[in-house]
Amino acid sequence: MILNDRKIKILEAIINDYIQTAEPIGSRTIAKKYDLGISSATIRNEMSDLEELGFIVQPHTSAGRVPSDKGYRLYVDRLMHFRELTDEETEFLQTTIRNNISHIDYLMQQTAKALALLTNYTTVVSEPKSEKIKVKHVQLIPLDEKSIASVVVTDKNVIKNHVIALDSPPNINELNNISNFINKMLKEYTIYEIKDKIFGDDEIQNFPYKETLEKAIDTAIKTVKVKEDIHIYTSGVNNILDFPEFSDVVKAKNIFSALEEKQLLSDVICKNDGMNDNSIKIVIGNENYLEQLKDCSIIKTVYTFDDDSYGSIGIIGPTRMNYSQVVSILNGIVKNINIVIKAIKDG
Amino acid sequence: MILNDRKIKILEAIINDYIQTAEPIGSRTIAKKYDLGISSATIRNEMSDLEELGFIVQPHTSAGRVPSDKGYRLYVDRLMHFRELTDEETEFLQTTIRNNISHIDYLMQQTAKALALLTNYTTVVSEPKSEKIKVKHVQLIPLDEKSIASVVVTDKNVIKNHVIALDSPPNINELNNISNFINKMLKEYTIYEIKDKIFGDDEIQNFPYKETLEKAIDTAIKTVKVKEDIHIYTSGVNNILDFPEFSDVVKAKNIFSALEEKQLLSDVICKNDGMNDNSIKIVIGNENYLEQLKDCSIIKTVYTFDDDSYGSIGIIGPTRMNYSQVVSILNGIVKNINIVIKAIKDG
DNA sequence: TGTTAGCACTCATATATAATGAGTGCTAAC
DNA sequence: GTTAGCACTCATTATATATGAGTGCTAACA
Repeated sequence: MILNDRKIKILEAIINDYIQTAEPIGSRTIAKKYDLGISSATIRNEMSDLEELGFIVQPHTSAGRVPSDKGYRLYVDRLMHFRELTDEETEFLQTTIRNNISHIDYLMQQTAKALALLTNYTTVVSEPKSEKIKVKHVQLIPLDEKSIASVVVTDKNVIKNHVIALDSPPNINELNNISNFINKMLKEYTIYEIKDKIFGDDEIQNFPYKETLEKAIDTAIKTVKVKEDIHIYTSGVNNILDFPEFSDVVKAKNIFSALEEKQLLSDVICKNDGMNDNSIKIVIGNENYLEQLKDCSIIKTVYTFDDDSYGSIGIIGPTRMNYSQVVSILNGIVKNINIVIKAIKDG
Repeated sequence: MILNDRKIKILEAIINDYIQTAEPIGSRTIAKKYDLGISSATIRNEMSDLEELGFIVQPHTSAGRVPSDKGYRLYVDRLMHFRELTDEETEFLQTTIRNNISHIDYLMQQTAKALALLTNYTTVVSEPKSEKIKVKHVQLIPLDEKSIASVVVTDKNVIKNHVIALDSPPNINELNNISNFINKMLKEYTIYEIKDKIFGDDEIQNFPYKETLEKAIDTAIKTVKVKEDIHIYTSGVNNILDFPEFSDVVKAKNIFSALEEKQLLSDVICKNDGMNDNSIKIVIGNENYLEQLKDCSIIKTVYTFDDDSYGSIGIIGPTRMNYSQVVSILNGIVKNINIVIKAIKDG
């Protein structure tokens, strides 16, 4: 059986309708609402074929049809079309990015918030990471008799604090000296090289503040080691409750529990299912490897924050989510991050 | 009509039963389950009185009785008794506190998590604040051509980062000098005094890096100014969905939306409704000033983290929550925070 | 006078039955 | 190949009836 043009038009109508109404659609509804120039009986025959082909399913005998995961797959791969963002949307995104670009934590949080607001779905944003990320600056700060703080700045201007417990910490001047020492070496070597140089097998030197120095370097390494630390921001989680498909608390709780696990969530969003740079990947329903998300779809993309650092953005909704809308917006945010960053670089 | 001992016993039985079952309780059930030595008919008469007094209500004519907010109020004020924590619970709490005591952010987060785990209710913890909180250390760190970072440490060892935008930031040595300058003054003066001294009306001096200095001081002030920055941690929010009273998504969403608003939540938890130090305050159902929480009760307390800094812990559940259990655990955590801190002080 | 057995009454919930109608599949005619 | 027509299906809704948990009241009892 061939999937001719008319069948595709009908499938498209069913999907578009279902995305809006969340109700099974019958042949008569399509005949009336969409001007396809054929009668309901003909549509019925075509729908019967579409069902046989697996693109739509019938919840029960006397009900209309609902798109299957396979149907959505066809739709997102071949049928949906995107739109440019409106001026308001672009303005909104650019302002969000520009206002927060210097502080990565806020940027992630605000971006997640902005996307949740624009799409009305749940948004997950992961912090930009890079294999090549470097430590730019380490500063040790006195805290009390048993601990000091280490502030680590990366070349992406990510700032992280760590508390280091020490039996008898160096005083402030000594801490400054150690910091300076590390920072000077950082001009020439990577943090890994520094550790090797100082604590390598060859030559175990006898530094005055060996313990402090080593722990300081370790905190720095911890900061730049990808996957060491999960930083992920969610927004609009409660939007889930707005969809009738999740009006059953048990189903909602299922999804919430997945969204609560930062590690799982990070895997889900960041897992590069063959994403090229800035391309958009869509995972539909049962394609999700997480059982709890099998009634959800995820639309995700990688954004490049810097030449060699990238993070992920994922938008999660019911399988009947508005794919074209979300893809358009995701494209918009990725593009605008680039625009803002370029503008800053160019002064 | 007098609230005699027997009436109170019956009320107590009703409340205890309802906390467990969430089902209206009838006179026969009480007669069978609780050995009060009186028949269901007598209980019926007493229950009729209790209803007239407003301590219990009937959802409909042929249903059993359910405690009213007034009933719970009597219960928590006069009837419930507490227990000591088990050794396991104490161990669990102490370990949580001890492992995180040096890093305030983690401590809050882990405390919230531990309490949610122990109680199965939603837990909210606010960061310890103090009117007398002082800036102990300020460190400026270079970021890029347009910004520097300011790391502020308070005398409670709270560490906060801020990004400062500057047209042409000083170099690293100059930043160190400015930092040292501030830190030296901090030994003698408060951050407010420093600001006054340098930027007061009397004498507008001409510092080489006036803008940087002023902005650095402002970030420090922002860090210690109570209410400037809301830091509040929640855990176990999804536990809400486990209670049959919130199995209606609309009700659940209502509560979630309140829990989402950090500002509101902070007000709810920190609002000192006549709390003395370390005493426990219970807000029942309609006593909540937030409309969205009128089906919930909040049990909250103030914990002293240091002599003059204190934060709040709140536990939120349905009005039929297990008050005595939660109060016992809250007492336990407050006590154990004190124990751990004392142990550290005493070396 | 307080307690209790007994009984009529209430009303949410459960069960059974029928009515409705949205939607289908099939057939026969165009 | 298309479509009007029709019998059939079945979730949903409406209606009626039964069930039973629980009450309030009364009258008898200790």
